[in-house]
Amino acid sequence: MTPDAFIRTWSGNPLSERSSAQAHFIALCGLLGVEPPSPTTAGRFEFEKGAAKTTGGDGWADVWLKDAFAWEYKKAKADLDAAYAQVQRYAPALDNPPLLIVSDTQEIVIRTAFTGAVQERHDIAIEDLRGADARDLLRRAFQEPRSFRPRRTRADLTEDAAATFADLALRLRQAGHDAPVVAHFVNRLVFCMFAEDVRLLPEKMFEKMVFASDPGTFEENCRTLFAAMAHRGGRVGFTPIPWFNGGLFDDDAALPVDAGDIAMLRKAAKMDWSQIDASLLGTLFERGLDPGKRSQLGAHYTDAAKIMQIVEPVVLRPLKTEWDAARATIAAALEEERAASAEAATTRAAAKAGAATRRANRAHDRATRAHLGFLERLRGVRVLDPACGSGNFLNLTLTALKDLEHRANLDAEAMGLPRPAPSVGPECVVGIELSPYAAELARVSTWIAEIQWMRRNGFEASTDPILKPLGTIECRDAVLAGDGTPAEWPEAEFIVGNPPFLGNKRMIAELGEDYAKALRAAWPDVPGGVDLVAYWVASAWRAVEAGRTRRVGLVTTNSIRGGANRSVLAAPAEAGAIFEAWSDEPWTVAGAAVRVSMVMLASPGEATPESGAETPRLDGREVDRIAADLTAGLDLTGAFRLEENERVCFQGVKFVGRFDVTRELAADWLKAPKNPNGRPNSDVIRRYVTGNDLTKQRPAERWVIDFEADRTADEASFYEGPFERILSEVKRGRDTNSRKSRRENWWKHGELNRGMRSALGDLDRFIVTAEVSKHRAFLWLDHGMLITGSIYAIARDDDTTFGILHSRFHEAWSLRMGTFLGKGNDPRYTPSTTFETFPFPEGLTPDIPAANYAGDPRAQAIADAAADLNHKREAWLNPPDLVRRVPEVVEGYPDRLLPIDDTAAKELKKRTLTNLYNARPAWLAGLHARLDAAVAAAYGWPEDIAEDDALARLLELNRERSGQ
DNA sequence: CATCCGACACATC
DNA sequence: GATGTGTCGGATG
Repeated sequence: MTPDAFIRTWSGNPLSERSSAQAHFIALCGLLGVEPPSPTTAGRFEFEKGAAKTTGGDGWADVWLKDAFAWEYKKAKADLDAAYAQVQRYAPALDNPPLLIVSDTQEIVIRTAFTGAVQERHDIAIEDLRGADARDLLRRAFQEPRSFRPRRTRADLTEDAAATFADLALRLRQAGHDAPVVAHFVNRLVFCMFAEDVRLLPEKMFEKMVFASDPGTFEENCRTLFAAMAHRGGRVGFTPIPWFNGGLFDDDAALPVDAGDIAMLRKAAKMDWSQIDASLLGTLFERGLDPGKRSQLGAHYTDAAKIMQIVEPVVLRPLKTEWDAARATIAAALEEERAASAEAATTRAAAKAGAATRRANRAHDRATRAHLGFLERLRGVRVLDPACGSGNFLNLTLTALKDLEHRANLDAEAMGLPRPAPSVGPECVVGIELSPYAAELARVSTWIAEIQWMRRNGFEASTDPILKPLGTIECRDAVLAGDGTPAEWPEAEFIVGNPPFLGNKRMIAELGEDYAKALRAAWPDVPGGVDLVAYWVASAWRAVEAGRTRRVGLVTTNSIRGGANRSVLAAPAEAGAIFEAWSDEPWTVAGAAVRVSMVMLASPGEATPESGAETPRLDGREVDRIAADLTAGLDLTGAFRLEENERVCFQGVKFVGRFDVTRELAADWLKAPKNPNGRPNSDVIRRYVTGNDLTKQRPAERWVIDFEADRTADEASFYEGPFERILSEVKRGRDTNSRKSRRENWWKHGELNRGMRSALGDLDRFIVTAEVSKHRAFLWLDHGMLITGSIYAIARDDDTTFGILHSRFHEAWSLRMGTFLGKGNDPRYTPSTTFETFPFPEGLTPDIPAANYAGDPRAQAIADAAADLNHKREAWLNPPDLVRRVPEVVEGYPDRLLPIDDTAAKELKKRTLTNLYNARPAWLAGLHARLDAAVAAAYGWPEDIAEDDALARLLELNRERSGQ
């Protein structure tokens, strides 16, 4: 068929009956050269999709092509909007096709419906089909529907909109208005823009007002509009204005603006606010509006995927299970109704027929009750986000609940029950938020999410009033009440959210000492050393234990798995209540250097004999049980510190002030004449190393002034150069230090490390490892070398201990027992949990002098392998042909290792321990394999023992030795 | 007094 | 600006 023929046939020939719609579609397929639906395409490409739904009337769509479009015909152009609403409503039953198409044959309107993308509309008039462009466009709808995906995402749109308004807010504040007033005003403007773009405000009223205003009239015009919105029956001129409420328009306050502000508003008013992403908008605005948060642009909103990773298992999964049960009840009841009706129709005896009819009616009632009962239950659901911010979790939860209700209604309709209007609304989501800006944004964005959902699914948003007050989003502290007790949370079946992370050591600085103290006092069961987020976990668990809450899902820092933080997960883990967890997820928001865990708790009473307990899932895999450190399988959280390992591993010194000096200055002091007390400066000048020097970079030559623990200020003052330096560089800072001993002992290092200094004593060498390091490596340092707090020293000089520590067994143990830091999630060595709990092989423990086991062949084998490893590794780090040894300017200090020339320097720069272990060349692997074998033999294990097996045996040894 | 941690901090590409 | 990888000192027990 030619385009001309097609147009001749159909032009001015609107549909007379349903069958001619199919004729039109088949003819169109012919024009486009695509196959029309046929019996062979059933299940993929069909006419009258969903016609089986038994309420009569239309099917879900007149034509449906899976994963491409839903297509609805209407006889008259005027009905096309109704047709669109219909395909929107049934989209979930049609697998959410990306294109929604409506037509009256004279016109074809294609609307895109891609998740997360802005919506686009393509109108094709019948005459357009003469042109190849229109035909290509339509053909693409069949063949490449994905190509319609708009480039611009709703996130892009929202960021633009939010950026414009953040600028406006900043300008208004710079003009001298208070931040809360600005926030309230700007929120109103935002809602006006949204409202007019979804036609809740008539006739582009706000945009017209902005374009008609100048700095002299804008404020007054705003007041007029706001006042009209605040009451039922309000008007602007002759135009009636719908009633907005919700606290946002409770008065007519507006702010004066200047010409620049108006230019900005005009730009913003032209954007399509109907499609902004409500959950993002809140966060982006919060940054712009809250003066305290402007500095942390790039802050932490939880992305939608992460939120659903929590909302799905915590809220939706149990509710879907309930709906499945209700649906089964409905299906059975309706089956019974059909059987009884059939019986009534075929039974002659009036009494019997009457009984059958009554049975049919009762069965129908049962089905209806199951359906409506579920809906009522859904309306009664309360989901609490006790740190809701601007409402990301609440928005997405509300949308998901509405999706579930809609899905249930479509299911019920397909089974033959009437489909009620959606009734789940914003009152189902409950929030607590400390920041007034954020709380108001949460309320506004929740309403926007509600209205958008209704529109997207083909329903009218409720009006009169358009907004209802959302007292369910409270502005207050969620963990500490005014009377110094833990804050109470509203009753909620489900709790979700992303509470604030604030490290324990930063709480006083950020929240004030009084608050931090009061918070800790309010939670006596929570140890003082926890992150702020831990109080939300503790509070949520209290709600579960009290039977007030069924399920909880929270985002926390991944530090929740270790240290003091872990204690808040101990009780839930003990009760077997952690039903799902993601132990260590990257954080997708740029700029936030953190990794997170997601922890989901279920009331232990939730498992019923019928439903059984849900199999726990850790990191997406089914496991038997999840421990407090968010691991499954072997639970190492119960390992104890071993007495035999105590007083061996020490953290290095912390200077607290500029005690370090350049090599040049140190050399000058060392070469200087003896001091008035007859002593050389070498008494108080030392070399030191930091973690970087061990692993990441070539060791720098670092020098530090060290008056040690026992020199008085008077005694120290005789070391003239160094003492003057401390006076000028350190004292001032120390005078204001919060700790008395640091103020008073300003010439001494912040920590005196008496324990370490005495343990190292006169050992010729000692073992060190970097606190945080990608690879758990151990090295030797010479006597006299000072280490900083980013290094741990092990006060042993024997190769056997070195070898045991450097074996894969101690490495595996330290990875499980230690904690992690940062985006790269590098492991951190924590002596009390990684070293002191580690059971050395019998007879080779750190409380035994090495000399005592020198004759033990097990010790000897380890020592040989360890010495060999160290020797060859040193030779790689400092090849003799690239490095020359130069004596220090005075005696008593280690030789300097200098590159022989520039080429050597360049090569040496690459020779760092981290680079070596990143590459892990064969020779190194071989040396480690030999060492591992010797250590395995010392434990009496097979050489190729699996890591899990070895860890289990280490745990067993730990239990024996600690007497547990 | 000693250990632990950082909605990190900073050097480097 | 993304990437890689470990500082430093306050705060708690």
